[in-house]
Amino acid sequence: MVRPRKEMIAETRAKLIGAARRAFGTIGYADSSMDDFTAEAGLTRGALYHHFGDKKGLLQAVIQEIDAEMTARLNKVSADAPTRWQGFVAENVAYVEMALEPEIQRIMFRDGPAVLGDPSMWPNANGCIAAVARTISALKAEGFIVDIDPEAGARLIIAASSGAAQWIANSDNPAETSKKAVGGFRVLLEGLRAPK
Amino acid sequence: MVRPRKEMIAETRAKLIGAARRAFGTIGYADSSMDDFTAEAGLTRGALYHHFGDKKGLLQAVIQEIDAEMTARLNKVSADAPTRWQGFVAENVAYVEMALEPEIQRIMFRDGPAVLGDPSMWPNANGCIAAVARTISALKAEGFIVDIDPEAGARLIIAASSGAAQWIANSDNPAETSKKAVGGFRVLLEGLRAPK
DNA sequence: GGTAATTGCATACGGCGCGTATGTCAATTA
DNA sequence: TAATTGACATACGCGCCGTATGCAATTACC
Repeated sequence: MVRPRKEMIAETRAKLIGAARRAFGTIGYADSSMDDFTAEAGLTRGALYHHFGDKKGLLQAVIQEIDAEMTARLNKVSADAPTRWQGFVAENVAYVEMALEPEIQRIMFRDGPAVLGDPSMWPNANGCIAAVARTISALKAEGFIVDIDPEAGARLIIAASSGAAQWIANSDNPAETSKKAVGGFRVLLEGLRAPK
Repeated sequence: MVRPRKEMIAETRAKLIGAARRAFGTIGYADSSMDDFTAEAGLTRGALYHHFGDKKGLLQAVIQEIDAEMTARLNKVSADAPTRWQGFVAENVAYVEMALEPEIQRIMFRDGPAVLGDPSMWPNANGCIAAVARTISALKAEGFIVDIDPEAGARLIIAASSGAAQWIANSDNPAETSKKAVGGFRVLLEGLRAPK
């Protein structure tokens, strides 16, 4: 048997990532004790340092996992829509909704950038931007929207989306704020439609 | 004499804020040792805890100071422009430029949100959003732009601005990226102009 | 198939940074 | 001038992190 060995290792990595993800997503990166959440996974810091180098490395692994999930969700939303424009709008709304989930908000929008720097520079963790950029590119080719650089458009819109999400999430009246934010967001997107 | 006493205290506070601002803006909040930068100011951690409660409190004070400076700059830019629309665009460009300054970027956009939470919730540190919202409100009243909630618009635009700035700042080809980002940003803003 | 090298992970150790409790001296107040 | 307040320093303990080391199980090699 050569498998069990590899499997045990993969399982160890998965357990560490899982435990860290839970800790980072709830109490936050800075307040998560490596001793605590490794113990929770039935391991010690030794395993962590062996596999991920340091706490940051583990955060990177967690982020990569979450980003992959987010990208898959965005692609599905976009693909399921009847028209491309509707897919575009739905994709952005979905992004805002994801940014409202506490785990994503905390790890991807607060602690991640603070610890690892700008998300633009994260390796293998920009699936979301790429997904939106692709949609914009297609829309532009089909003449549905005005002339705009796809990556620039994607980044600006995603930044606005996450800003909206942050605003909603921290509001003391989420329902009211959500209406304002989404309304404003739609106006912003409408402004990108090509004049008939 | 009752003054010297008060002056000494104010000077102590200013020295602490200044030293912390330098440290936070360069090596970052997490890596700034309280012992180090208080010593640099000729003081100890005792003074820091006395005046600001803890490290977070000092960060708040630093942020408040920076935000006031930023707000003043934005108001001036907006007021100096020949027309309101030009003032609006200039204001946003100025915001992007400010977000490119390393100290502002680090403290206001990275460490600040990570340590204190969403900027929306910061007390007395949202002058920038208010400034942009005021401009939008005036533009709307004069019929220059489409119907959009001023605060929502301000937040979305500011989020997009800072996203653009982050993108530029971390690019390995800032000149090229800047052209793309500003170009895209102008397209976004043009979309908000009221149809003739 | 037995020995050597590698690998996965735990344990042990040292240091740094933080928060609190306590001390001290000058300035205010009466 | 005596009492009190307030500004700031000093002292102490603890938790967390990174590294060095140890050990057992697996793999590689002849």
